Amino acid sequence: MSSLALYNTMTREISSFVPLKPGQASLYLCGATVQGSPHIGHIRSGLNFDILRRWLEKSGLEVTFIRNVTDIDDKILQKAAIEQIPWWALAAKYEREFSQSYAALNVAPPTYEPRATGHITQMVELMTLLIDKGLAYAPGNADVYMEVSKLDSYLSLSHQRVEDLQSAGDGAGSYKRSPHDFALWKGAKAGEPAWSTPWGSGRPGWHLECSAMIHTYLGEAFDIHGGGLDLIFPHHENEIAQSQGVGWPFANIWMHNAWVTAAGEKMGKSLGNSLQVKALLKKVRGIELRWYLGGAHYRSMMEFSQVALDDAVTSFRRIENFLNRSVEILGHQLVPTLSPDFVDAMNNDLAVPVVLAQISENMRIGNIAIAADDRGKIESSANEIRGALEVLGCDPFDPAFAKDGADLSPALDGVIGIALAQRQAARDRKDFAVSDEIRDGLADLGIAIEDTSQGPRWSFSPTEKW
RNA sequence: GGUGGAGUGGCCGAGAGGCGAGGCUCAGGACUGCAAAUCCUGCCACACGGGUUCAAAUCCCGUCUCCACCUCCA
Repeated sequence: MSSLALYNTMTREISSFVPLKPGQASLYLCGATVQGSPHIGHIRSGLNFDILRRWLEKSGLEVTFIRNVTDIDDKILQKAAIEQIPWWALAAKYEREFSQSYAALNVAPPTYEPRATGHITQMVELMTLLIDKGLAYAPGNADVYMEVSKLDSYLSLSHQRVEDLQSAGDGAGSYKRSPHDFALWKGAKAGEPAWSTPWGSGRPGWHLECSAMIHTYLGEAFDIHGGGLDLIFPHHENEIAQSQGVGWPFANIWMHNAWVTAAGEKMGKSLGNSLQVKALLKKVRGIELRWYLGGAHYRSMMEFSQVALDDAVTSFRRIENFLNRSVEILGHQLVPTLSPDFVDAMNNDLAVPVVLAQISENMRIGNIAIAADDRGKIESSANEIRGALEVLGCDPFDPAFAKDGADLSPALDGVIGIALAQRQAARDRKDFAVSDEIRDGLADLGIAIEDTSQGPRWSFSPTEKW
């Protein structure tokens, strides 16, 4: 039996995961700055860490998972001005969109989801500690800066040297003692939202927020800190500087997810809105989008393409179809089961692509078992597939993916049954024109008919989406 | 300039010294009244040039191309 090993950006190797507190795991993921609609790149990050969280829980650990919301930021202020609504209204609007997107993809809500603006007090306390230790300074204009040269170590995560960094571009007139110093607190300009501090009124810098919230919810030391690759520098380096500066051990393991790219480039506003979650959900179901986004290894770049998404949808529907048939044949719901191979794959730094191969192989075995009417093998294959899908968050029987509204299946089943009886009568008298007419008519309504050795069965057919 | 990542079959996407992951597509076959579904078979790939080795997609050296970060970023 293997045990979980994860890649740590700090050490740049895969090493065994040993929780700080036996039986527990504490995770912090840098969440969204709610200044726009979520695109699939944002959601991939939440999704990758949702799979990690599910696996930790499945492994028997009690998980505390924090994902924050950055609800105050330069861009939020800019966009609020453009949309002519208060900054907090803009933040709330997009926070809700993020929540809806996470929910549509079955990304479970974190244990706690703190907003930056709710933790100003803790941020001021942290700044006070840093100033008292001589690591930060307030130049008198209501800004507060971290003095990078006073730190024992800096840039240990990105393995860079301060002198190799390109200049920050802070020209003359800056209040910074060094261009590499970073803002803990930004003094307010006229008309901007502000909170008062001993050094003047202003708002928090992005890095300070995470350090303060982590300390509030997870304490001085915790197991895993996650985020996108681009956060390594400066964001995570600066979190380390702030938190370790006051003596907190901070994160034990650093994990970073890779991008979703489009046209070979990092996703950005210039690519338009087509890759927003809400746009894609008009074309594919949430579970299908999740299957696609979650299928690549979290540390691999993903090049988005419609063809690849369509492929993923096709393969997922085959699996779904197999599970549905298995339930029909067995006459009872499947019991999610973990195979030893699956456990080994997940323990190896979440080797999801290997799991996908296992699912395919298991499905082949299961389909052969259906043809041979071997109920034992059908059940073991289907149970293991459902067990794997559950951890991946793609269990088709998960109520999270249930359709809204009344369940019409029994009525539909009856109505379609009548049509199928008519068709069978036509087939019995070899009147294939009529039988095909019935089948085609149902197909036009999105109902696919298959003739199996156990008789005809119906299902909702894939429709052309693009 | 500094720090990292990547180049795998028609497409997507794993692996990381030796038995050609898997998916999608396509072609052929079995089954079928015909379809669909399913199964079987085929399409034997690792940017380029050297090297190490009995053996290299995997290790080493060099080259080319692409991407990311370097104070807005998932």
